[in-house]
Amino acid sequence: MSNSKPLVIVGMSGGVDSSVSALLLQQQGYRVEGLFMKNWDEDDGTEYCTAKADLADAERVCERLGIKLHTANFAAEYWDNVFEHFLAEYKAGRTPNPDILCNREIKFKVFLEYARMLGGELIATGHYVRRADRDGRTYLLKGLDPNKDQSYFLHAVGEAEFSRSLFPVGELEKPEVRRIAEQHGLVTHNKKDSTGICFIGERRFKDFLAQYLPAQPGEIQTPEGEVIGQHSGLMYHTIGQRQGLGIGGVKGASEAPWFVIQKDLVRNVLVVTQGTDHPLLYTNRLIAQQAHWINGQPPSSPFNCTAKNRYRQADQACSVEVAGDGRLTVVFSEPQRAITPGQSVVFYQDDLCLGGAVIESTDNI
RNA sequence: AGGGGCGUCGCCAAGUGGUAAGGCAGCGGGUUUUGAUCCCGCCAUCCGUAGGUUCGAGUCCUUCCGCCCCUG
Repeated sequence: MSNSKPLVIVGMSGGVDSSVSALLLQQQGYRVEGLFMKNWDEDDGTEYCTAKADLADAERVCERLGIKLHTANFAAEYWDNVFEHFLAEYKAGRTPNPDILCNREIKFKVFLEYARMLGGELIATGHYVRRADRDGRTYLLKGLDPNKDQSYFLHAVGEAEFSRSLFPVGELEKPEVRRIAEQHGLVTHNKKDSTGICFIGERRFKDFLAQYLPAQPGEIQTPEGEVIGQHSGLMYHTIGQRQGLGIGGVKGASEAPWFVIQKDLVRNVLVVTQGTDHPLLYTNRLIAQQAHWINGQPPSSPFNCTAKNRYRQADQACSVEVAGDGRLTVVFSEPQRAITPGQSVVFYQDDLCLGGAVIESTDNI
């Protein structure tokens, strides 16, 4: 009977990717149910419930597919395990990537547990990644669509979790996903891709941060110590950033825009330099911590592979050395622009995602 | 007090008689499941002020205001 087929709980966001994921799994013969998560309780009331609209879309898709839609609120877990860390990192002068944590702590932990409670053997999400099973092991591969690959965001999840997860759209290219949605009359087929922090959404980032952290104004200086402006808080800036500095024409200086190269927390000074490709924006070595290897162990150190130090960056050749304390030293073949502490460096061997670590510092050798 | 220089968009800055370049910043949009980067668009009927010369002035003349430098 149909009962012999495994039950998959699909994380339905109300977007086209998870919609098509549910459809594809259904076509593949799985028993499918959806779960809509609300993990952020609006506190400002300004954003008119995009969450409500997303839920409505998820409901319509599930109705169309004839599957059950559950709802859950993991806002408490999100706050404790993702958002507090996010704030602490900003307070410490770093630039965190909350979505990487969200995947590890919420989607592939709390959601996975909840799905099991619902009787689901497996979960599925609309991520553009592929799962490969070989010799009893489960591996994470990049999504087939090089333009949409989201393995960067999933590198901190473990093999055990992936072995219970399915990623149907990872085998497809985005245009195909939309085509399938349209063919099957799913209302989400032409819905714009969502951006911004997952579950929180697009915000005026500076205003958003200001709601949670106190700002300390200070000086903006050149590497030589010349004061050329004022900042309203170091947390509003990140390495390599151009926008928001408010630095106009400087007498005697060139016409090039200015970029952040350093946040000096001790002096509360933002250090900037002029020109997109200023040498001080580039470094070829980084130290990273909290290394996580999807399949348990890294290749024997040192090893060569490729890495991304930010989402959607092209693979960069590098060598990795694993220290006794778990720290990693990564040396890139080419200097990298604006490697940023708090962000993650993620390692690959071709399409295979090995894992990654949180960037702690950078320098040049 | 004399002598010289300068005052053009928030900032830097072209333009020295023919009817306001450009850059930066800012704003808006696009790309993007973080933050960034990147791409596109918008952004001075007006050139410190008041007069004058001229067919025509940001550009020439004069008044005043402001700023800078030098000399005493």
